[in-house]
Amino acid sequence: MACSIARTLDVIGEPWSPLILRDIYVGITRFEQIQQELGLSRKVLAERLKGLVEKGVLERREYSSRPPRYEYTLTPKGLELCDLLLTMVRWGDRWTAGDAGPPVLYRHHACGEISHIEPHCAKCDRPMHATDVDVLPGPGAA
Amino acid sequence: MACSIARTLDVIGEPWSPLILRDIYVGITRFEQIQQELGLSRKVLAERLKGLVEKGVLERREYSSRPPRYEYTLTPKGLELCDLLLTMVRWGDRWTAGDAGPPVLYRHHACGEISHIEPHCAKCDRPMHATDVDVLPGPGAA
DNA sequence: CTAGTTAGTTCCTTGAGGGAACGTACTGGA
DNA sequence: TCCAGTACGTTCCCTCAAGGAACTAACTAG
Repeated sequence: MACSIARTLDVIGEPWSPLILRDIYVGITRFEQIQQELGLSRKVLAERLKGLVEKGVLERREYSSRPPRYEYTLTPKGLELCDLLLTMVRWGDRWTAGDAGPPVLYRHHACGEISHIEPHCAKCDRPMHATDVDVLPGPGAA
Repeated sequence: MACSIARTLDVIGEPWSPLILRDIYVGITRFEQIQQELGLSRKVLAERLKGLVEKGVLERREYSSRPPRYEYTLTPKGLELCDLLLTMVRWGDRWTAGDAGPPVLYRHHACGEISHIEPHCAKCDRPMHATDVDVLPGPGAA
């Protein structure tokens, strides 16, 4: 489909994939750890990890040769997907967190403050929300 | 799960949901139109629309009383989800568009330029990527 | 009163996910 | 030497959800 949303969903649209990415982002990088933390079936986890490696967002790295043991790390392509995860966090915090407040906080290195993501325009640096744009056909249209 | 990513996925994590939202965002608001544009089964579309209305991101609005006809529109909660869609677009354009270029362009009202979303810090306004933050437990942690 | 439009619902089949057990390749201790 | 433990999967069976096609409902226009 000539739609960048659909193409992005081809990579992380399958069930569990975003949560697997989140785990690896926060340092839970091994098969057993991820399986226990998320509680998904080993079969599906194996399928997802394989798929995410094939799609270039994860790397399978041997951290012990005897016995052979592997961990999964984010590629640059995968790290940029984590920006998407932070955007999901922002929406979830705003609309689903309830009185208890957000379960996880994020401190921005540059200013040291607990903060969250706001979408800005790459050209003029001002806020840019879905209501602030016109949608036009591009060169890669069908 | 005490995770805003999981909670966001409860809302738009099911197959087709983000694409349905996209269609409604760009003005494809009726059952028949969406079904034809996406090519999903009528059954699943009916289920998704009902679910998205229950979760408060869509509104079912009667636009003709005899015969009774309905269209779907975004609530404020749903409109903010479209920021997430634009973030998905950004990643898809960058990593999956190929030589043809992006299939859709977005013009920012404020500056009139074709642009895209960059995540910035809500506190200091500087760029804020997944690599630029520390992850800490928050008040709503398990 | 017949055909067409819009918004679904129903029924059947197929495919994907869950759970539990098994396989493999080692290490370390009794 | 042999047995338990650890890490990373694979295999098998069963259930549930998605797809496709046909059907229903409630009208309108000719």
